[in-house]
Amino acid sequence: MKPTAAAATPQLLRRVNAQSVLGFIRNTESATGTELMNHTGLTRASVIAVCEDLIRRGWIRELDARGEDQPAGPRKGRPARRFEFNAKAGFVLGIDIGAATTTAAVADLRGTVVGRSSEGFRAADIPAAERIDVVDRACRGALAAAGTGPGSVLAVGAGIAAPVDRDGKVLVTQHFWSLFDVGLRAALQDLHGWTVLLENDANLAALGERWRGSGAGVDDLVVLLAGERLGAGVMESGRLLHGRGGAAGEMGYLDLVAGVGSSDGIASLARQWSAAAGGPAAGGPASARRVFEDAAAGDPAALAILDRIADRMARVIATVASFINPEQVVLGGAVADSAQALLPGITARLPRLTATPPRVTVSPLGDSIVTVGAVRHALDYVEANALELELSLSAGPRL
Amino acid sequence: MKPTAAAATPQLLRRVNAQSVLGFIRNTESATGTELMNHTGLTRASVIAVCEDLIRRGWIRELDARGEDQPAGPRKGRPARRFEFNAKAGFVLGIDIGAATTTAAVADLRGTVVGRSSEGFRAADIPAAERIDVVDRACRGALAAAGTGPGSVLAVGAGIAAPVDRDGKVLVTQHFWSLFDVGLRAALQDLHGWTVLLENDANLAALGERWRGSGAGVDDLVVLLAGERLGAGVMESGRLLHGRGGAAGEMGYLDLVAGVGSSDGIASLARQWSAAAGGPAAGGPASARRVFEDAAAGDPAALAILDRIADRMARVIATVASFINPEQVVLGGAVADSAQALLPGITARLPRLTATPPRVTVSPLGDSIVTVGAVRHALDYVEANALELELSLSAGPRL
DNA sequence: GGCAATATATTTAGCTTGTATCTAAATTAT
DNA sequence: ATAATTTAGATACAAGCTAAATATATTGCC
Repeated sequence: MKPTAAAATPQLLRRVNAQSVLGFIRNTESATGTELMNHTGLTRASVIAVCEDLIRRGWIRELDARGEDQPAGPRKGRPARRFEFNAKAGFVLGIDIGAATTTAAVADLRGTVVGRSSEGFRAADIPAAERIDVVDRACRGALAAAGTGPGSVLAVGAGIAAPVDRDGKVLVTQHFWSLFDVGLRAALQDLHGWTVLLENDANLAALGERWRGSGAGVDDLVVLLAGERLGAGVMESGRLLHGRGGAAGEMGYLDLVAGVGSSDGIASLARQWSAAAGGPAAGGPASARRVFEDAAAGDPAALAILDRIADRMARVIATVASFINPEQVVLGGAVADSAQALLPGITARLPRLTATPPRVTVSPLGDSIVTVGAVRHALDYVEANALELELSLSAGPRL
Repeated sequence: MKPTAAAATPQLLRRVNAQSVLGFIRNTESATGTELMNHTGLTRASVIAVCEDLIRRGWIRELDARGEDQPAGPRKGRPARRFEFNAKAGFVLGIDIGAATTTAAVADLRGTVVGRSSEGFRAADIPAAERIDVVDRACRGALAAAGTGPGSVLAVGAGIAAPVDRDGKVLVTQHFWSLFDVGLRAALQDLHGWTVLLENDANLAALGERWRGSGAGVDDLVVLLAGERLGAGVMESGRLLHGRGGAAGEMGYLDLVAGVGSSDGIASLARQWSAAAGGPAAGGPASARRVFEDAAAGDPAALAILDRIADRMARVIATVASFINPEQVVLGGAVADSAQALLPGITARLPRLTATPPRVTVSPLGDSIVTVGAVRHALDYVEANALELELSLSAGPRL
């Protein structure tokens, strides 16, 4: 009979307190023992013990006494030991795997992106092995640009345009993705020993937007990712919603429900919009910005198109507002550039459609929205498991 | 500068382990020290220490050695001390506050309902003080029926038909509820010293359904509560969704979005259905079961009505399936009796409307669905805060 | 330059809680 | 009766925290 719960031993205290110290020091430039005492509620003795533990494990470093740029602090008294988070103790990879291209970003443990690389797929229906190879090439390129190597990667976040459940398993549906993506996870694990965290791209967009986009600090946030398709990433109370099979926010069928006919529904809206904005789906850049330029110039036909799109978007947002009641909805993805023109039309319609209209904004992250979120996802994993992860210590970045 | 986090002290270990022991013993008839060791992973010494702690605090009791009905266990060896959860160490109240009536249920700490009482409101627009008085009378009645008194109440869960946010605050909207409900919380707190946990009634229905209804063990669950109005309680990953202002699942406006016209929309659907089923809203029992009886008899007009209702419900469920992807949707509330007739029509339509059709069931809890959920809500609070709560120890139930 | 004031570092003692291990007790089976 | 078995209880010890006393390094003033 195996225990259902692990016993709490004194070591747990150290883990909890170390996480507390590490969590604080990660978000500050550097900290003295006294500062850590004040913020964690621990006594000095415990703080020092924890710090020495963290130094031994490589997560923080002690600065030379009285270095150069010490912040003000008290001028009198024995000088304090200063500790700083070792942001270069390892790196994370954030990957955006699209239909046509894939982008990998390398970030240090504070989330600063230090390398980036993109690769295109030869065709849409290439075999799984080739697709994995292209993704791997993008990863290696990004690592090289960062001046480090595969050995320094502590976790990998990867976004795909398919439902992914809480355990990182891809929902098997009509998407051809399903077949090759489970392969990706295992492949990168086998190739480099990486821990790969698969997620839905819209979900990662939500993480990214809350971290470094226009949803900073918003706990109840929905990101509508409109690009190759329309998907929603939903955060409630600061947590991502997955649902049973990870299909929360999958609105492919929604036009049958919310629209008056499928030709005017949500799925086609994404295509229309993408085409109008010059996205990769259809239409091409020919019909591209002209709609928006014409609309800006006052052309009635172009304005009518924008109006219809705004109406559809407002209905989608109102529906999500009814079920989720988010504080804010962010429009992101390939069409974010053109979304600004839609905002007035959308916000004007919302009060008539829902009792709880959310704030609507446009993502400032551009087409890096998914990679930023993927980096955040990987960092979340690293931060949650910091004390279980082994840092291969070395001077400087490893190759 | 106040600490942002509390330091983890050795006492935390005891709290964690005591919760572990208490959590196990609560869900079993009685347990020996050895059984507790096996399930918690603690050593015997720790288990005994924890148990004696819990006995001192009143949460568990030691049974007389070798009582009557000891379960099998090992036949040889020194007889084991047996501990049991003290289910009568206190009680919780679960209240359903409707528009016309209010019902209070008293349950022991295992959730067994031991008292119940209902009171009707004189009119819909009575002043707040009177409404509070009626609720209080229902509570006293239920406590009397349970053979106990206000002093034994450890927590109160109360469900109302208005948005309630995560902190138990009522969203101020058009509902007249808002005014009086904040009053209710403070009033019961002042009158009896009770901790009152306000929640949306549909949310409580979801808690109840997952606990003792048809959603047992389902982590991603939506309950559609159709009675005086139509509301949804949404659970994702075992947690209730509130959204920014607690308005998650509020579908009052949804007909503007999902319907082709408001007269055929969701809000009117609730009225139609309620009327057809003989609910309190309109129509009365005259037009009541006849629709369902006629439909069962094959009457085309009645069948058409059912069909239209099923179509609407299927669209609502499909929409929620797109955004939340629940494993199961439960139909509950006053119309649950008649919902069985709609199931085939709903489930038949779902696959065309969503890629992730949930299982659809009808609640077996009848009109106690909200009180059951309210009891569960109160128990959740008590269980989470058990070691912080003071039990006024006494022999037998207190008055 | 010496000295007080100040802030931090370090040490020591003690408390809580846990594990591990050994011995005692109570019951059943032989 | 005796052996086997199972649990209870006691002892020793380790991890981690607090609290209090002591030591150290720096600033500022005389």
